[in-house]
Amino acid sequence: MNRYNPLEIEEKWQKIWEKEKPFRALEKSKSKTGEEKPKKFLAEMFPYPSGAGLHVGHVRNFTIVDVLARYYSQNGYNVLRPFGYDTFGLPAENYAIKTGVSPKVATETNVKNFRTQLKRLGYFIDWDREINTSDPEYYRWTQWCFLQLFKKGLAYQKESYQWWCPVDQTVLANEQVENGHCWRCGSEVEKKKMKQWFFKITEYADELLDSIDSLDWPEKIKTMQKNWIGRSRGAEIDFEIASNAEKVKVFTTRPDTIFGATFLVLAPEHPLIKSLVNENTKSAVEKYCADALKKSEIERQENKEKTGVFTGSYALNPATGEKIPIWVADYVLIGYGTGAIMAVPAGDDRDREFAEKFDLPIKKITEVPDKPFGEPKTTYRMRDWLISRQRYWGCPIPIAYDKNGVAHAIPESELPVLIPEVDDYRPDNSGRSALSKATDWLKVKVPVTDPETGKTTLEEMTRETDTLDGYACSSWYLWRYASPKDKKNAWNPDQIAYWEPLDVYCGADHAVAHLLYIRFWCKFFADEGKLPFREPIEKLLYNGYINAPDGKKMSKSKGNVIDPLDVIDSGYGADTLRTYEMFIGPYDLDAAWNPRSVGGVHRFLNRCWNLVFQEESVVKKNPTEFSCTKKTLSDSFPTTALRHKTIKKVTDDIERSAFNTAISCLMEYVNELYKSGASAEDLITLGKLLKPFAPHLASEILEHLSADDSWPAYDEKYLVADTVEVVVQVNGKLRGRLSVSVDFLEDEEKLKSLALADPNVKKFVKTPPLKTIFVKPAKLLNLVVKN
RNA sequence: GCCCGAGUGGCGGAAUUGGUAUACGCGUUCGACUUAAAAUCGAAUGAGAAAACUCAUAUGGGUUCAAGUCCCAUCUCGGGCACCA
Repeated sequence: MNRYNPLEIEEKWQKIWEKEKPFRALEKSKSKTGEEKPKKFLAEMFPYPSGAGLHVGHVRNFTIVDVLARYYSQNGYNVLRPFGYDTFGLPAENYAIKTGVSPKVATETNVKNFRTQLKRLGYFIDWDREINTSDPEYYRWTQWCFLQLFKKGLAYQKESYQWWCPVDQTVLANEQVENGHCWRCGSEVEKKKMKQWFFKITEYADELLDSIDSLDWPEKIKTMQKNWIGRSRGAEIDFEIASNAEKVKVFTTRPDTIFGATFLVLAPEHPLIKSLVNENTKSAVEKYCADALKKSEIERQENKEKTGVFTGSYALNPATGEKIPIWVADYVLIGYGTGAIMAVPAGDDRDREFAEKFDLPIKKITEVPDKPFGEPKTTYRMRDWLISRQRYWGCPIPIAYDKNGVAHAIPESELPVLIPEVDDYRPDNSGRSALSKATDWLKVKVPVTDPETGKTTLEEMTRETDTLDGYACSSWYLWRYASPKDKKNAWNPDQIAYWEPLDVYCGADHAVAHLLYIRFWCKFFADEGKLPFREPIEKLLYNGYINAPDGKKMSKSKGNVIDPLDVIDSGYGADTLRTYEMFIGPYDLDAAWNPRSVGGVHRFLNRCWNLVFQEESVVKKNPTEFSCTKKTLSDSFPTTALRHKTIKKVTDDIERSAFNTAISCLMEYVNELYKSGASAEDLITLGKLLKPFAPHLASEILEHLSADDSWPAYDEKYLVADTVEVVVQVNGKLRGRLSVSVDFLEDEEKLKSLALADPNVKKFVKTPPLKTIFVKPAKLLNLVVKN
C-alpha cells in the first residue's frame, strides 16, 4: 500500500458519511434492538457564521464535542449532536448597509460555507437537525417564547436611562457593555433615556444564585455568575425630610452603623431632588445633575475624584434625631438599591473621602441600635435584561400598539411576525430600526376584546419596530434541538423528556450573558410546566482560546490568522488538525499555535498508518506472533499488558476531559509497537482508541482490519505484572530499585531485607532503620534512619 | 482596590489521592539510509560532576518518613468585577 495520504482518505470517508448518515440520533421509539440505549446529548455553543468562515478557535471548540460524541457513540450510547447557527446580528446588517446585499442572502451564503467547511472536518453531526435562528420557522417560536414571558408580566416596558451605542445606534444590555464600550464595535457608550423592553430576570435572581453551587461547571464561571448577580442583604431605612412631609428611602448593608450617619447622598437622577432644592441651590444642583448625565460613563469611571453639591435640605437621622444635610453626588448610582444612601464616613472609605472633601462631619460610631432600623431588604447588582434593539436584522418583537400607545400581543396564531423587506437597512437617528421604513408592514389589525361586552373586534394598530436581542434567540435553541422540525410546538415534550437536559455543553465565551439567560428561561418555562427540569446544562466545558504563534490574539488586522482549511489543504488533512488541537494543551487553557508541533502530530498519525499498512522494511513486526488476520491471542503476547494499560489510560483521560494526555498515551503506545511489533488486536485497539480524534484514518484502519469501532474494554488482570519494581528510598531520597515478585508486595519484612541487601542502599543506612514505610500502590519503600 | 486562577527544561506541557519530578511532543546534537538533500529509522538531551552524588518545580519559611502537590508570607503573570452603599 502507498504512503499515508490524508486528503484521499478523508474525502472517501466524508462521502460515505454523507451517504449513510451514521451520525443520526435514533428516535427513542425507533431503537432497533428493542433494548434501549442510554442517551447522550452534546452540543457546542452554536457559532455566528461570519463571512471569514471557520476559525481554528471554532475547530478546538467543535472537536472537543466531536471527541465526546464519537467516544460515547463507540460506547453504545444513543448520541444527539446537532448543529445550528446564530445568524441574527450586526455583522450581516452592517455588511448589508455597506454593500446592499440583504442580510438574508449574506447569511445563507455564510451558512452554506460553514456547513461545507464543517463537513471537511469529519464531524459527528446529525445534519437532519440543523437549525438557524433567522429562519422564520425558528424565530416564530422565539416570538412565542417572548409572548409567554409577556403574558406573565416578565416581558415589560420601562422608561429609564439605558446604554446607547452611538455607532451601532442601538441600546445594549448591561452584559453587552464592556468597560464602558460596546461589545461589538468598541465605541464608547452613552446613557439615553428611552422606553424599552425588558425581561424580568431579577425575578429569578435568588434561584439563579442559589442553584449555581449544584452545577458541574468550572468554578471560574460559577464565581463570575455569582458576582454578576451580586446579592447583598441589608435594610431600607426611611429618613424624614426636615422641611416637608417627604421621606428619603436609603438602602444599606450596615443598618447597625446608623449612629455614624452624618449626611445623605442622592444619585443625580433621583426624582426627589426637585423638591429638595431652594432658590439658592436650585441652579447649582440642576447644573450638576445635567452635567452628570452628559458625562460619559467612562469619564464617571475614570474620574474617581468625588464631586457633589448640597441640595439645601436636611433630613432627620432616626437614631439620633439630628438634622443631617442631603447632598447629590454621582458616586451614588440610581440603578442600585434606592438610588440614595446614608453616608457613614467613619465606616465607609467613599463616604469618608466625600466628607473630607466637602468638610462634612465625621462621627465615630459609638452606639449600636438595640432594635434594628428599617425593613430588611435584599438587593442585587444584576438588573433586568434589556432586550429591545433598534436594528433591522433581528427577531421582530411580536407586539403592536393601539392608538393610546398600549402594547398588545400579536396572537400566537399570527406568528411568525416576518421581517419586512426594505431597501435601506440603516437605522435612523430617532432611535428606530429600519423596520419603521416598511410602512405597509407597520399597520396590523389585532383582535381586542371589550371587557364589558365581551365582544372581540379587530383594531388597527402599529407594530413594534424594535427587534429582540440576539441572546433571546439563543436562550432556547438547546430545546429546539430535541425536535427541530416540530411545526406545532417550540419543543416537543416527549423529545424533551428523552433528550434533555443537555449532558455536555462546550464553548469559550458568554460566561455571564448567554449562560445566565438560558438558565433564566429554563426556570421560567419549568414554572410554566413546559420543561421538566430547572437547569438546562448538566456539565459545562469552557475551553481556552487559540492564539497566534507569538501568543497574541489572532486578528485580521494583525495578519496572524491561521485558517483551518489552509492547514487541511496544505496536505496535513483534517485528522492532523483535529488531533493537534486536542494535543495542544489542557482544553481549558489558552494555547499558542505552533506550526512545528502540527508536524509532530502528523508524524504520529503517519506512524499509525505505517504500523497497519506498511511493509516490514519500515516497521519491525513481531517475528513470532504478528499477523493482521489473527484475531485470538495468548495472554503471554508481549504487548498484551501494554494494550490493556493504554485502553485504561485513554478511557480515563477522555472521561476527565484530558484529551492532550490521551493522545500522548497513544503516542507512547505506537512508539512501543514500533519497537516490539504489533498483533492484529493491538492495531484494532489503536484504530478504536484513535477514532474520536482522527476518525478518517481510524475508519480506514478498522476497515482494513475488518473490525468495528466499539470501544475496547480492558481487563484489570493484565495490568498487574508478575515482577514489579519497588523503589527504595532512604529518608525520602531515591537510593535503589528492586525487581521483585509481585507476591513479595504482601511481605514488608522480606522487602526490607532485600532493600538492606542492596549495596547502594547499604551505603546510606549506617544504623538500623527506625521505621520503614511501605506504600503499596506506589510500590515504594522508605527507610527512615538516623545517621 | 476586591475576588478568582496560574508560575515546572531551550519551548508547549506531564505528574489524577502528599509517594520514583520533567511523560508525550517540539527543538537541538550524533548516527543509519542516500551521490546529496528531504522524508524515514535509531540514540542522546534539566544543571553541575569522570563518577558516586549534589542541586533544581517563581522567592522565603513551615508541616511531614516523604511536598510541584498541604499551610503562612512575598513577587510576577493572566482573568473577572470595579464608587453596587
